[in-house]
Amino acid sequence: MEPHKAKATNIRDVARAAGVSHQTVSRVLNDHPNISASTRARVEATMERLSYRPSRVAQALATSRSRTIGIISTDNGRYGPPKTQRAIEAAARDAGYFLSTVTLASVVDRSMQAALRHLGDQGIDGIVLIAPQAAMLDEFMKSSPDIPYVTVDSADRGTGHTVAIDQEEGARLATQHLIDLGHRDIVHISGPSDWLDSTARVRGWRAALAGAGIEACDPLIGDWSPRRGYEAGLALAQSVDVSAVFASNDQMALGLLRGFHSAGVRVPGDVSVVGFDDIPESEYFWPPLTTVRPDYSELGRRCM
Amino acid sequence: MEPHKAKATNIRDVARAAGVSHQTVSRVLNDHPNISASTRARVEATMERLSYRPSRVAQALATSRSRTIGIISTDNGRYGPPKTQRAIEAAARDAGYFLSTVTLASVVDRSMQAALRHLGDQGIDGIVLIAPQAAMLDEFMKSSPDIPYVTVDSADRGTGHTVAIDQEEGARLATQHLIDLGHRDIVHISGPSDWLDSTARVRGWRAALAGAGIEACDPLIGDWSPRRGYEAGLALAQSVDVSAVFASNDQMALGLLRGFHSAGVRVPGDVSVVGFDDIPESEYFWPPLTTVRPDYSELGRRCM
DNA sequence: TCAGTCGTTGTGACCGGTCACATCGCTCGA
DNA sequence: TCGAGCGATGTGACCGGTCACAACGACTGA
Repeated sequence: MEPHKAKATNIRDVARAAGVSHQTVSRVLNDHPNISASTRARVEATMERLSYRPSRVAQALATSRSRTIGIISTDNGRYGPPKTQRAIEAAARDAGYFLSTVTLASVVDRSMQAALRHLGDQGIDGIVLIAPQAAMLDEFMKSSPDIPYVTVDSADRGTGHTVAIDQEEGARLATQHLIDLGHRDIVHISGPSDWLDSTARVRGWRAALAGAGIEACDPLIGDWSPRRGYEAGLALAQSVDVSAVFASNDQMALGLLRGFHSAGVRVPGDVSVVGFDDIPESEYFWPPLTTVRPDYSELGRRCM
Repeated sequence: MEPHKAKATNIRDVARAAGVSHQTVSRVLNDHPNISASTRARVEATMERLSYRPSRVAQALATSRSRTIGIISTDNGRYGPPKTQRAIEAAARDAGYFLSTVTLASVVDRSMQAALRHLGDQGIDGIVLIAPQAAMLDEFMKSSPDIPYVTVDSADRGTGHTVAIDQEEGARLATQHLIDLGHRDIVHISGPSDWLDSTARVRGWRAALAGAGIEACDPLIGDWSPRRGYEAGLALAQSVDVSAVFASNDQMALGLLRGFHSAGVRVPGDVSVVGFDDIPESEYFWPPLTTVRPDYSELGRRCM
């Protein structure tokens, strides 16, 4: 019957079958305005009948726009970054874009350049960089990409192409919550200082304290790990003038709870603890703290 | 100086500059055997000088092979699936493949078909399906893809194109570990029964018990969540004849520990608990259980 | 010495779309 | 009534590679 080599139907096959020129088919494909309704209907019917699928590859070659965006992220995000990535993927796909993901193993110079080269090879239309750490953002900027890009980070510098969850505001609200409960001695356990999310949360915490006229001591610098939270819990248990703790992520808050518990400090009786991220596990351990959910579809649109 | 419209140098530019035909340049590009060393060197030097980058898009159009593979996964994997995905991404990239990711929000019929269509549009060379749930695998098979694929799952059916972490063996070893410690009443808290990983672990647990001549009772069916683990802990605390528990993931094991603790049962004094997955948090809570790390680069190679 | 073979290189078509421009009716206003 | 103007459609080149085949010179063997 059919030739055994199942060659996909192309635009000229459709044109021939519909009795028009290949250009007319192309016009139908691109919703060109000046096409009579009857021809359009006929061509569309023919496309349907031959189950024609336009080749994105050929389109990309002819237009030099691939309708593909690249996402660069790292492996070391605990909770927020992966979630962000998923949201962007969905938004891009909904916007009719394809996406190519590169997950960096480290923030080292070479791997970033390799990633950019990899994406560049592909004829990417744009790049989304998920940069939870300052070093990564620096590395990216240093490579001075010549294609459109958007960075997702919490840096406060006005780089222009930035979309972010407002970590600072979230942290401020969390701290304010503790203040509203009557606490004045509110310790903060931050994430690593090279993480942008971490420093943004520190800023929020500071802002809330300042707003309440409370003098802030230096935050304890953590590493996102529950172990560090545990150690902090043991240490803080010795201190009498701590009434509340705001941990920069839920994992550390979890460790903190255990630490306090081990030291015989009751939570929330003696000390109040608030975390950040709202990970699934946290729901179970203490009243969840909601996090701002940004409108990612807005981000997808801004990519264009 | 240069024309303002920075058009990328193409294969004919290189040919002209090197004084050869475009075809010769193409041969150099593809490591064709019959090229004199001198010409090859000259062409390569010219490519370097003009910083020529071959267009993957044009190559894809001409060869109808895009050197791109698609990855389909879901959002609901707690720990293992995302980790698997990262490993595959890296392996594919190392093998010189580009990759396009689609993350399904649900296992519903339509979204799977949409994903396949999306990838198909892109002219994918192959598909990797990360299917932690049986329904997803079924859905995929039902769509009967006409392109090469590999599934990553723990199903015991011989579908042929399967690569997997040996969950069953891991579970068997974990259970055996408890048996070696002298335990005989070993309860298992499994994951949801529609998860392939979960049922594989149940099989491993059963196998270990059978090997030791121990009669197995039915496993408690969990949902991966720490809450369910907690509830199980409270319930099991009432039962005197439980000496060890094997939880199908670390999150449930975590809840379990808390449950036992609340009920006054000491771990590991009264009851031994073993988890599965080796999540970062677990290291801190109890002796870690190592998980088999598969050779993903093997998987990447098998994609071809 | 000459035909045959092999290694090296060149020529033109082709992949499946889009783009620039030409062409053809048809309507409309002077 | 006729040419301008415009909507609808067709023609051929082009994007940047690869593929099939031809051409050419050097080497080989009879």
